[in-house]
Amino acid sequence: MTAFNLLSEPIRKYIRDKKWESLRKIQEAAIQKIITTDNNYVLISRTASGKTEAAFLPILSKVNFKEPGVKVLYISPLIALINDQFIRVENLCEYLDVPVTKWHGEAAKGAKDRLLKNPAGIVLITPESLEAMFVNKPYNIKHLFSTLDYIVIDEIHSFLGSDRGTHLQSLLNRLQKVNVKRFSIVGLSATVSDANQYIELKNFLGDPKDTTIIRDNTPKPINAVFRYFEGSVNTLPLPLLKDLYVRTRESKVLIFPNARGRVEEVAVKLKQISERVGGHKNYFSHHSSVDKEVREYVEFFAKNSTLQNFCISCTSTLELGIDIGNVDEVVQIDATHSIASLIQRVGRSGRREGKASNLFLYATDKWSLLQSLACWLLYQEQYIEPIAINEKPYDVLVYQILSIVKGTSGISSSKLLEEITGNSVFSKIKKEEIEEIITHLITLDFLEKLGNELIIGIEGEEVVNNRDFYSLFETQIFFKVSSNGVKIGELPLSPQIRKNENIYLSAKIWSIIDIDFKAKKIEVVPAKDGNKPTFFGNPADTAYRIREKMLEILISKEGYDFLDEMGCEVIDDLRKQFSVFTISDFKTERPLLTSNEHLSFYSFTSSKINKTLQFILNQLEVKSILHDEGCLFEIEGHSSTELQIILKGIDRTQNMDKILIELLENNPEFIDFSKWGKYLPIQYQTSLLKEKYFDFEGCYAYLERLKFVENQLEFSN
DNA sequence: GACCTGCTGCGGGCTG
Repeated sequence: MTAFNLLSEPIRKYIRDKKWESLRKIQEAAIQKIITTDNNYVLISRTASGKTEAAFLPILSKVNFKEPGVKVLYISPLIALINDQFIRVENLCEYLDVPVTKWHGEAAKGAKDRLLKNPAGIVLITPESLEAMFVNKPYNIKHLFSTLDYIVIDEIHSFLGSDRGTHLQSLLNRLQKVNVKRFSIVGLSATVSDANQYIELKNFLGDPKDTTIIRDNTPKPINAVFRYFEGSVNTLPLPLLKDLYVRTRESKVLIFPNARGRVEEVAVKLKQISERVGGHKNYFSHHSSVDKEVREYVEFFAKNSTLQNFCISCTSTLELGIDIGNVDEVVQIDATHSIASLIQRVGRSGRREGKASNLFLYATDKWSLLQSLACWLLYQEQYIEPIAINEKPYDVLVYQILSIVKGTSGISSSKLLEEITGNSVFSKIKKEEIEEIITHLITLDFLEKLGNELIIGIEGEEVVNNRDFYSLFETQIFFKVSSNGVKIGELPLSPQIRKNENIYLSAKIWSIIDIDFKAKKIEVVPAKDGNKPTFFGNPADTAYRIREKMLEILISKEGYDFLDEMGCEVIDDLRKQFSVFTISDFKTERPLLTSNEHLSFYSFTSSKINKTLQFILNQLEVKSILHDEGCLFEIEGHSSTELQIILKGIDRTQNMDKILIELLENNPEFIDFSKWGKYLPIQYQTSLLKEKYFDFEGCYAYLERLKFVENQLEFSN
């Protein structure tokens, strides 16, 4: 039987009305499987290949929506994606008379109330809204979501290996518990590649045996051009901006400059050039600190602009699923920190069937160019960096303990333990450990023992009743920026925030005229000239394989036809510099340059291993300066022989806990990367530190195979 | 230099 014939009549009518000539490959395969079995599936195929329909066509054909209760729950990492998918799914559901409801923080309350009166159909939700319901209205979870047939998880790769993903896994476990029947899960993604990731995906959805991967591997041609313009740290070189302008002025373009400040710089400067030469005016910026309404306008403009060209300078806010219509070109400025991110970004262009994707990459620094090359070549080898799974997510545990206790408004210790040990996310955490953490939460007054029951303690009340409780990630404090009642965006408090300072925001230039520190508000007026805004962020970790590839490129002689002349020169120069080291095995050998008491060690390893190695060396009184982007350790006062003896002598069986506890006692801010980790007993904090910040095992394995290739010649850096 | 993500419940003010 063909896939089309398996579909229910209303769905077939939908397809006929849409005048689709045929089903896409991924749709054919998914329809066959989903309709005939109750397995979990993960559908993998590139952006704009009809994945949403591949999941919903068969699910809508199969599920009996006449039964009471919500039948399908769609979970998305982004509100914008929910709003986008809502229109598509609702359109599809009109043929079936199935209600579709958006349920997130910005969704209309009226629609939610209607759903509560008559639970039915499909609900689109975020993990945080689901969490909020578990905490505040657990009876609504039962009322709405105890008769689920399907859960659809969009952009599932974005949850994989992240804390937010662990949180979602815990919620899926808790949802299954209130369901009498087992529900099936369908995950959607464009960015999963190798077999290792398949295993992690299957684990994510529960018993790996229950999950099958369906994949459409049809490649999409990508035209890539890499250009090099030497730049300074602070501002982009003018020739780059001019080249960028000329290349993009007659296209619909997304530009990814990696940082919010730089996003603003690109948007404002391109707009200025365009104004001078009489080009189009549609230059925008799009990132988390641009006002929501402004962002929505930008998205709307891009979606509906068939004739007009536009240029949106953005961060990863436009990296995921939202369909912003036709984009001709994607521009990346300097290296992405991951291959996964590069794939997502490139996929933003050429969404229409048969159209190629176009990537322009500009590098402003030699190491960034080398990393860009490494990412691009690995992408072509279909490699994506591995997913870091935290097997013992103690911080998520703290969060979920508070959520369960608040949700039940009082629960016995034994029942709480039962809930947690029954949750597969915490299966690697021992019962005694859970008990110890609960006891610690009692000493912190986060929990309180009342007779036989645990309730939220005095200190806990403040945390649990805060609006900030529903998410796993920490957020900074921002000042709201507006001009004459019009909201523009937000800025963090920095030395830059003072009267008469001129800054870029939302692709415009402003002058600060008033700051209200109490209300955290900044009033601005339009200005003619200014500076890019300062934001604070954490450096992203770069994977081991990318760094190794960088060295591989340096010792190879391969030429790259997509790289411009300047870029080729830069790579040639780097190769020349490193040719003084006779490296034949890029997997084990690393350059070490010695001159007197100054050592330059090029580690070519992951950011985490770099941080770990620096920490270990520091413990051994070997002070070093680490430049992660160039993988360079600069070490003074030690000869290479000494260094090698020290590295050999590192006790790899040594228990780091004592040292890490000391580190945390002296610098408690080290745990700040984990919002809930702060409330753990200190030995559990060290566990998180080892798992997420450092990589001791990786570092020891790296040192084990490390062979220095030394040179003492004059070496210009 | 160096990303991103989401958010309850209540009450006040306004509109129809």
